Amino acid sequence: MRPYSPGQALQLWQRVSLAQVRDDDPDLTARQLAILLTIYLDPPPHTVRGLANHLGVTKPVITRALDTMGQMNLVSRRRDERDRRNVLIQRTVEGANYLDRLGELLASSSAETG
Amino acid sequence: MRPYSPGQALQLWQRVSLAQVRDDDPDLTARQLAILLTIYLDPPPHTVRGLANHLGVTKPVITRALDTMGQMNLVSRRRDERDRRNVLIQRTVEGANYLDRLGELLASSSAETG
DNA sequence: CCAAAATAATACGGACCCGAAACAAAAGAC
DNA sequence: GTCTTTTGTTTCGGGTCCGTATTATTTTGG
Repeated sequence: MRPYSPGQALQLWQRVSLAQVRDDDPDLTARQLAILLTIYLDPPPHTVRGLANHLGVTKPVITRALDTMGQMNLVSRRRDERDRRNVLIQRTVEGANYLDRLGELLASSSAETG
Repeated sequence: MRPYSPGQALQLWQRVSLAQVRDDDPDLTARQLAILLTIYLDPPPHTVRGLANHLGVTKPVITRALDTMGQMNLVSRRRDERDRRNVLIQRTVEGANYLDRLGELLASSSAETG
């Protein structure tokens, strides 16, 4: 993997930001996106507490983000039956599709950059 | 420039999102960041109307974003003396530094990815 | 059992952003 | 000089997010 120069990286970032802003899909906040990427790229299980520690934010931030992204069907929640205090966050088909599209957008933008 | 695969690109995106969330700087919204990148990467002059057209958003969105980023000293505004209806958006030292840091973060994250 | 700890969700007050509409200032048309 | 157009800002009502503190549920430890 050849790294990008800072200038190339900023151009890539600009392309992706513009594409995200221009489409009609509702924008996820930086925190929501970081949570979503962690759920889909890091190995499970994922809990509210674990995500809060991972991101360095408070637990209500995670709960609220899961509420919002759950309404969008990007993630789902289930009680942990082994320890019913925990909530296990799970992936969904829609969430996987969302990240697939984001990955394609990033890859195509990186191909155009430079 | 060798393009990224979708999977590599998502990993890069995750690294950057996590770094942005974990630091204490206030997060810019997707729109604010798109505006800031356009101001610094596209050739001037930049006006409210021009930015609104470029991003596909309404003018108040630009005005409010400039208010917020102006308070952060990331951009500044000046009247166009040739046509005093226009406002010319200008770069600042702080804004240039902010994007330099973002570019370095992106470049170093891309170097670690894969 | 019962008290203490751990986990997640909710309540609350405040801040910011949004879109649509109204407004103010300047330039252009005639 | 006046009417119209253009440009940017402000206002308004509504929505989302935030951090802190509180609540509810479950587990743990004695």
